[in-house]
Amino acid sequence: MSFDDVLSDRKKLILRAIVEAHIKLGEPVGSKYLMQEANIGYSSATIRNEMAELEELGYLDKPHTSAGRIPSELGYRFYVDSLVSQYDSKTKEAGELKKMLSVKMSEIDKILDNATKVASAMTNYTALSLRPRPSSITIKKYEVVYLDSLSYLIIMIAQGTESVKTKKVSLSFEITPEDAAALSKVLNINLAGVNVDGINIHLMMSMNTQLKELIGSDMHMAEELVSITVKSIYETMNELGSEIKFEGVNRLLEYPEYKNLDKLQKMISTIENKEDIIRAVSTIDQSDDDTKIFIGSENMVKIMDDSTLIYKNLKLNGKTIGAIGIIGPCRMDYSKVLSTIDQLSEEISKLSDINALPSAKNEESDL
Amino acid sequence: MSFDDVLSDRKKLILRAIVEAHIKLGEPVGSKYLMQEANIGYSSATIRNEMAELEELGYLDKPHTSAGRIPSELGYRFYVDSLVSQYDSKTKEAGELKKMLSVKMSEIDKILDNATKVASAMTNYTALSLRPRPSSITIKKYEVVYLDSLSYLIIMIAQGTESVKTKKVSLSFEITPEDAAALSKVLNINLAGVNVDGINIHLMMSMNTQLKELIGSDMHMAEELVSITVKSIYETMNELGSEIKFEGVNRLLEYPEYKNLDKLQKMISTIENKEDIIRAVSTIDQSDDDTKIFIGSENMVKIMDDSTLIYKNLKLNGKTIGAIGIIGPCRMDYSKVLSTIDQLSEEISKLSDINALPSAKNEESDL
DNA sequence: AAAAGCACTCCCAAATCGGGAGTGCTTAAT
DNA sequence: ATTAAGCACTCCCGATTTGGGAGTGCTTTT
Repeated sequence: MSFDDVLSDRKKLILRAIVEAHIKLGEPVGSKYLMQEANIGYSSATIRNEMAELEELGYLDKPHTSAGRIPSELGYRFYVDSLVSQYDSKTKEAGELKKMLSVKMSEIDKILDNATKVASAMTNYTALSLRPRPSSITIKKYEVVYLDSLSYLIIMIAQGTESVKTKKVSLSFEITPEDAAALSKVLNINLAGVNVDGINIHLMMSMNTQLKELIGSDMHMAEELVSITVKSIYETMNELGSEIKFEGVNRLLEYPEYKNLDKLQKMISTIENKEDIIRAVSTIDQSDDDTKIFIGSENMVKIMDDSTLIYKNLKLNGKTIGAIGIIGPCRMDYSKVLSTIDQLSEEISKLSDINALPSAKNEESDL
Repeated sequence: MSFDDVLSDRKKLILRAIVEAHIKLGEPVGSKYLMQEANIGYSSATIRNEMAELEELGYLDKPHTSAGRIPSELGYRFYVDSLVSQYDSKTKEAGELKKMLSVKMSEIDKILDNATKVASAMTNYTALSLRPRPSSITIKKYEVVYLDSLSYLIIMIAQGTESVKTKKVSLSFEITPEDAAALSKVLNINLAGVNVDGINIHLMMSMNTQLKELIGSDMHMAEELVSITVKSIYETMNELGSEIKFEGVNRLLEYPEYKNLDKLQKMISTIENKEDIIRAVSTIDQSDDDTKIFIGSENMVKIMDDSTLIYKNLKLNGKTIGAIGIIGPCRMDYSKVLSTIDQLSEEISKLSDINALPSAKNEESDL
């Protein structure tokens, strides 16, 4: 390396420390910082002298007189070259990476991916798609917490991920703490370890009977209680089992409402969290065919004030395979977005002749 | 619609005009603007009165006392509902949309897509991939413009897209304007309509001979001239035929160097233009196996000062199928990025046992 | 040669200021 | 009675000013 000839060991030490500090902090680094935080065994004045020389040699830049130094391009080059010379491909994480690379997509995923891309490209807003996979989710344990005579909380612990979800249920009739305890018992007996496909009319009827015996109430109340509870559980399974993907997030940048970096940040982190949006979107009835429009805070995540979500279920062979949506500022081009989403769902439903579903089933299982 | 009951026709007219103006402009709209630009046949004062009432009814908001009005969520809701009621899925553009939906990806594209996603996810920077398809490009017409005795310009007009590319060539020996004209003739005779696969040693030899006859120079100069010119043409075909895809552009937002909206904008538009980056990256020799690191303006697009591009060709079955890269701030985590890219290229080269290439060839043709 | 001391530079964030756009209300006109 | 005109008032927003602080360069000391 030609750098060896030019720089003293101490200069190299300092230069490397500066590059590393700057990589870490993203700010100009000063002599004092180097003395205290990096382990350079010299005073700030000495470091300053070296820095001045390194600057003269072209390895450092100064944003202005009284700022610290930042590496020049040559400085980075020195750092990278010295890194490369000592560097050999670490193999840790290689397994994870290999796994990520080999993930195969189901046909349905491909269709949804493609549709999302097209939607984003056509409208120039951010598009999203939701893929429900509730079958992969089972609840390990239920807990029903009595809140007051008209409401209770269902706490659900998912199998595997150990993630905990709670759902509040409000009633139009009164219950007692004992009723809640009984409900809890019935849920754990009948629904623990059961996935969404296992919840059928037989199971619900036997739950009704069990609950009625436990609390001694009339059959109607037991039925009501079971039905409303199972509905909440069903929703939760949908939420837990849903995947969401976004496309064209960067398009947000084009709109002045997201020019404010704060708002943009919030929006992006909301999108990246996904949970909030999944929750917002999962509450929509899967059999619902209409295009839904959520304007501003109407029904959505709090942070997404002054943004609109337009959203529609997609059907293939009469079955809902997922949903597609557009997110943008409230003042979006509604007619464009609405017609794009409608056409997309139309075109996708026409794909029914492809034999997508069987092959999708197969591949889903190896996820 | 419940709105029919509450709002007079004039209010509806004004409200709709406000929503549309705001959608168009993205700014609060004032009474004067409505009078002049929208075709409301009333004075600004009258409009102001109506606006005040619309605000009271909850259809409009005011960012502050002396700004214009913006639609409230209810205002948007009114607009959207009235839009939906008059709205029927327009079928124009449906054809285009259908086409976009049915685009199939080749196996190689899938591999690159996947690798790009993984690279971005692992490093948390923006990743890109380049797919060379020079075979799809032919040049319709060449023009050689003599600049001075040591340099000339090749102007190339691509078949189909009609896009025009120019390339400046500098020489180590002297030529005359007549030489340039002769070269131009030879190029058009031999290379017009020829794609990159058609440029072979026979063709070049006959070009050498033709050129020598035309300019009466020694064979060595003719060879040199042809060789250097063809190399430029080759590069241009590569540029024209290259596709580039990005992944994780939004990750840029996390780094303070792009907190400056100006820089972010520039970066994003550079990325979206693609041309600059394709040019930067296409000049790399396709047979080069090393990881390339461009720091700052070292070799890159001007706008991308203080950004680094790390870049490597990907091989499958010994053949370069494309390339993958990472873009981020100069102060990026080099060791992480380098090791990720190396591992990725490693893993991909190990995929050789899949019979990707034949099926890829087939699907490429229907793009 | 390395460290200490000190004046100097220059950014940056907070505070200040003035112009301008738009409103609300009162009054005049049709 | 509805519409338009006139005018004072509000409040944002960009430009300008200002003071503190971090960091340097240079001189002096050890």
